[in-house]
This record gives sequence, C-alpha cells and structure tokens, in this order.
Amino acid sequence: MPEAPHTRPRPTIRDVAALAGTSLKTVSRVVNGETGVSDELSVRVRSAIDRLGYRHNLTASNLRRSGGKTRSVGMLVSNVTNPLDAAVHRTIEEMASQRGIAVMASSLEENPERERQLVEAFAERRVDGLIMMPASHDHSYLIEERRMGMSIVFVDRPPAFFDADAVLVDNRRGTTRGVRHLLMHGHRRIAFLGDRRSIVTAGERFRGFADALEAADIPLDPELVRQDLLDSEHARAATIDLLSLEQPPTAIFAGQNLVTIGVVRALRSTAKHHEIALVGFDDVPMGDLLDPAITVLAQDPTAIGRQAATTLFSRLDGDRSPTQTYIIPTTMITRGSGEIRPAG
Amino acid sequence: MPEAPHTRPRPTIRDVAALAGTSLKTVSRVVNGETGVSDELSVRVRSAIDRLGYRHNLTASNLRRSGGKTRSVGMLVSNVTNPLDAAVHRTIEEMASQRGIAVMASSLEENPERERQLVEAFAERRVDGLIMMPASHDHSYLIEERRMGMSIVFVDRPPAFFDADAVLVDNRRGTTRGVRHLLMHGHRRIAFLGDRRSIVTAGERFRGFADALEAADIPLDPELVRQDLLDSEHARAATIDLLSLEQPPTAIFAGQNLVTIGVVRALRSTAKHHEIALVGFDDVPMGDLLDPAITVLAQDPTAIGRQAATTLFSRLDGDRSPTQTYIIPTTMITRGSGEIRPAG
DNA sequence: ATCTGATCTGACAACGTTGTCAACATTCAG
DNA sequence: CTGAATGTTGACAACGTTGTCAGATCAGAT
Repeated sequence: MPEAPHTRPRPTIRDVAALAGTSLKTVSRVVNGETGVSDELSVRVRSAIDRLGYRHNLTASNLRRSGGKTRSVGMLVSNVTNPLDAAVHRTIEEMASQRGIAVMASSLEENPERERQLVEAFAERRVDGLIMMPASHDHSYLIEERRMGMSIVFVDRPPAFFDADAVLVDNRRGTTRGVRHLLMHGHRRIAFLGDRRSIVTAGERFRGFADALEAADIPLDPELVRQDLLDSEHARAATIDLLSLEQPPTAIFAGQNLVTIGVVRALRSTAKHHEIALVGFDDVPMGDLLDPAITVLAQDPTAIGRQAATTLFSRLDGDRSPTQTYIIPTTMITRGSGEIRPAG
Repeated sequence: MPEAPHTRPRPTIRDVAALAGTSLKTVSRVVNGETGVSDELSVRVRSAIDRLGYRHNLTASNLRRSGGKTRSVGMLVSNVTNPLDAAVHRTIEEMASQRGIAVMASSLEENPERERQLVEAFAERRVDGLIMMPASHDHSYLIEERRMGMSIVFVDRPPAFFDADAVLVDNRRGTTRGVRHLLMHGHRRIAFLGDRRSIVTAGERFRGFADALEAADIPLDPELVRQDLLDSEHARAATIDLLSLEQPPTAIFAGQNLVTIGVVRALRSTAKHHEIALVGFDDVPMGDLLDPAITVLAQDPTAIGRQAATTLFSRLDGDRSPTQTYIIPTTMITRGSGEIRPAG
C-alpha cells in the first residue's frame, strides 16, 4: 500500500486529553514542560501522546502565544548560482537550527520586484526575522514591516533609505588592493571585468579599481573596462574580445567569482593563461588546483553568515541598540595567476 | 532611530473591517479574492488594507482552512558541504517558489538521530511535505507521519522499511561503466576510494566497482580499496598512502566528488597527475579547467531536483497512485584524466 | 474541627482567520 | 403587486493551542 488510502486526521491535544482522562490545559502543560503537573498525571499524558502519535502543533501554538513568534526566519539570497551565497546560507541555516529556528530561503535572481514579493510572502508567514541580500535599491517599504516587529539584517549589500544592521565586505578597498598587486608586478594595461552595474557591490569594486589606477597615475582606458556581465559565459566572451584588441591587456581583474571562471575559460582556450595575469574578487572553487592557481581576494562566507545570524538572533532576543554595520575583511590569497609579469 | 522603539502590533482583519466599516468576513473575502463583494465595498476594503499596512496572516489562515495545509515543505539535505546537495536544493526551492510554497531546509550531517529530530521539528510546523536525503537506515517511523497527511519523497538514497517515492541515481551501473572505461584504457591495478560504507550509495558504488573487475576477471585487491573517507582531506591522505605502495595503482576511481578533490590534491602534490588515471563519481566544480581535466560520471542535480519537486507536488495535489522510483541517469564526461594509459 | 497556604487541575476565552448559514436587498417574471 | 431567484452581507462557531483565573485537594498549624 503506497500512499495509505485512509489518512486519518492528526490527533489534537483534545484527543490526548480524552485518552488520558484529563483536560486540555493539563496536556498543554505537559507538552510545554511546564511545572505543576503531578508525576502520575504527567506519565499518563505522556503515554497517551505516544500512543496516539500526537505532534505538537506549532502553528496553532504560535497563534495563541503572546507576540506570535513563529521561530522561523526568512532568507533572501541574491543569486542561487553563486557558491558564495550558498555558503552564507549554509552557515546561517546551521546556526539557526541550533536554536530551533527554521530558515526559509528563496532567491531573488537580482530581481527587485521579486524581492518585494518574497518579503511579502515571508511577512504573511510571520517570520520573526529576515536576512537579505537585496536586489532593489529602495528599502523604505521595510519600515512598516519592522515597525510590526520583524527584525531585518542586510548581508553583502547595504540597505538604502532604510536603517538596518548590515554585514558587508570591503569591496572597494579590497579591489584596490588586488589591482595594486597587479601594478606591483609591473602591469600597466589592466582590464576590469565586472558584474551588472546596478549591483551596488559591483559598482564599488569598479571604484576600487579606478582608485588604484589613479593612485598609480595611470589613465583609465575605457576600452579595458567591461561591465554588466551577467554570467560566466558573458565574461568569457568579453575576455576573448579584450584579447583581440590591438593593444590587449597584460593583466585582468575579475570583479566576481563567476566572472573569474569565464576569464579562466577564455585564457585557457586561447592558451594565454600563463601570459596574462589574473586576480579575481571572491574565491573560486578549486582555484588552488588550476594551472596557474588563481590569485583571489577571498571573502569569508562563514564569517559573514555567522555575523549575520548572530546579529539577527540578538535582535530577536530583544537587543534594541543602534544598528551596526559590520565589515568582514577580505583576504588576498596569492597563488600564481596574479604574479605573472607582463611579457617583454 | 534604528530599531523603532515603539513597535505597534500588526493590524488584523478586524482592524481593517473597522476602518472600512464592514464585517470580518467581507474583508476575508476580499483578501482571498473571492467573488461576491460589490465593487464599491471591495475598493473601500482594499484602501483600508493599504492604509493600515495589513498583511494577511497565513498562519491563522492555515489553521482554520480545511486540511490545515501550510503551503510549506521541509527539505533534509544529507551534507551541506557537498555542492551536489546545494544544487538539488536550489532547483527544488525554485520550483516551490513558483507555486508559492516555502521551503525550509536543514542539513543532517549524516547523523541519523538528527534526521529524526528534524523530521519532528518539521512535523510540528505542519509542513505539507518532505523531501529527504536520509541519513538513517530505518524509516518506519515515517509511517505515522504519512498517515497523518505528510507527503514524503526520498532523494539520492532509497527509503528502508518504508514505501515512498524516490528519486535515485544509478550508482552501481554508473560506477561499473566508469571502471570499465579505465579497464579499456589498459589499467589492471585500479584503486577505489569511497565515502563511508554506512551510506547506501557509497556501498552501491563499491559494488559497481567490484562488478567491473569481476567481469574483467581481475581479482579485487583489498589493498587498493580505501573506504570510509569522511572528506577531501582523508581522501588526500589515503591517496598518498596508495601511491607509496610497492605496487601502486595505475588508475584511481573516486567514489564521490569530495573524494575526487582530495585525490586531485594528492596527485598534484606528488606530480603524478599526468601518470595516474582518475575517474570520479559526481562532477567536480571547474573539473573541465584542471590539468588534466577530470573525467567524471556526472549526476544531473537539476533533473534530480526537478523530478523530486514534481513528484512531491503531484502528491500534494492528491495523486494517490502507487509510489514510484525514478532513476536519473549519470553521464560520463571524458575530459582527460580518465584516458591516461598506464606507463610501460 | 477549622483555617492557611501550597499544590494541582480545569473551564473558559482568546489568538486571527475562514466555513456555514441565515438575513437582507435587488431584480425580474408572471 | 407577489414570489422566486439572485446577489451581497454579516453573525457565529470553529481551527488547535495557551493565558487567566478560579476551584479543588491536601498537609500542617491552630
């Protein structure tokens, strides 16, 4: 018999009470581990629970309980195809699970409208808090949500027109550092490949790139800048295009992990991977095993996730102190690709 | 003002009714898009909703609604550190989100006790369904859950002592195929590195390995078999050990992606990566960009996730047909590492 | 025997919503 | 002008649980 033809309804606290020969309230007390129930009765209730296969109904319980806390939080991830997001999600899920809090996750695909829809969906489910990597550029609509008790923490990208805790990464200075690294190895023609400019962090990384060039008195050649790359494939194509320039770059800064992967593919396919230097923002899976291994500015998704979860939970616990912004530092991991010197 | 000091309670349907000068039921009708409310009143209600920032309370709604469906499903993932699991999760989340169903995910870390705890936690939240990559070896405890209306789909590993839909991979024959590939390239000393034997799929893959050797009339040399490798690092160490044998293997079959990564590290560090052949089960991120690129039996996480979600949703929609097991085929991707021939 | 206080127990309303059903208003046929 | 049919509307109970509070029981003190 597969899907049992006769599903019977879940027993309720009332059924348990009837079987144990006591009242609703007493069963409730036992279920919630409250004191003030005699041992004898408590045993009787517990055995009735076992016999019926009763499961406490958290939905109903939350409805009645003061504050209406649901012990669940929502998570909005910017882009599922990015391993970084997945890693942050994992950490948060793990920490939440330790506290008996459920995490519902959804991904935005960089779509601002989806962001609002999903926030609404989570609000309807009455999540206690929200961890979001936003796609939109105006978060004032969250003011209402927060006033009604929802705690909100931003991750990776800052809130706009809205004051909230945020866990961010030092995109601009991190990038500057990476580009300086290339400059120090003798490069003067450095290309920048970046994600959509509509993404705040992508913009910051480009600014960090410009900062580094300016500090080195190198004019920014617009021909060497390719932005709005949506994925690896676009990055690959853009790289191929760069390489066919009359004066191709001798080094490339890739502003995001998926972009880095596209660049690596392009360099490989043109057999230039040992000639052209490459530094990428975000670590790349197996980056240490490639040839050359990839030099990157690595984010620390575990630290990011941990900070986000810690911050959210302390808000849930009633912390009312002013909002804070946490900057999680990036680490430069030099592995080879960034240390290639220009030919000649 | 950060966290607004005065949070006001969420408005209820009752507040909306009062403001619109109508009854609870009418507001409920408008909120649910039911027919039979005059345009004029409907407009009034909607404007009251906007004015108050009212959000429908799905928790309360589900409690009352027949069947008590929560439009949420739980997902138990076997091991968060595995990119395959993450990919399956993504696909499922995406499909669920299209249907307005929330996905709560938790990971088991291969811990059977955790499995039961998490199933209970999900049951208390009254999820409509469960998608699980199980860690335990006895799922009879789920009989009760299903009788009470929870639909359950197994993924990656089959249910035991319990009849349920399952979406699996052809581990045994896939492995046989991979090992035969090595045999065809002239290898006779082939090592097998595998995950914990307590994991069903790991056992099947080993059996597939044995099948291939037997068919080729090659005795299975226990010295060349290393199992119960918990992660990349264990796999790396085991490989180093294998290489130091008097008669080291000329080829390696890695029974899982994390194992494959460990093997690659070991081969690299001993500079044997161009001498010793390698075929891995599961695709490896960037596997095409390594040197040599890695030959693998790739699973299709998107197809797996899609099948699991489709199956679960059709059960949620009332499909009562006998349970089915779906086998998602693996694809062999030959990239180089598996085509290396033995020296001499 | 009565009282006090502590301990245990249960009746009842409430959480925010929706199903049921009856009441009312309007329209149209006869 | 009546009656039936149709379309709107709202009162009320119910979903499964917990907070409140009052009642019952009992040991020990008077």
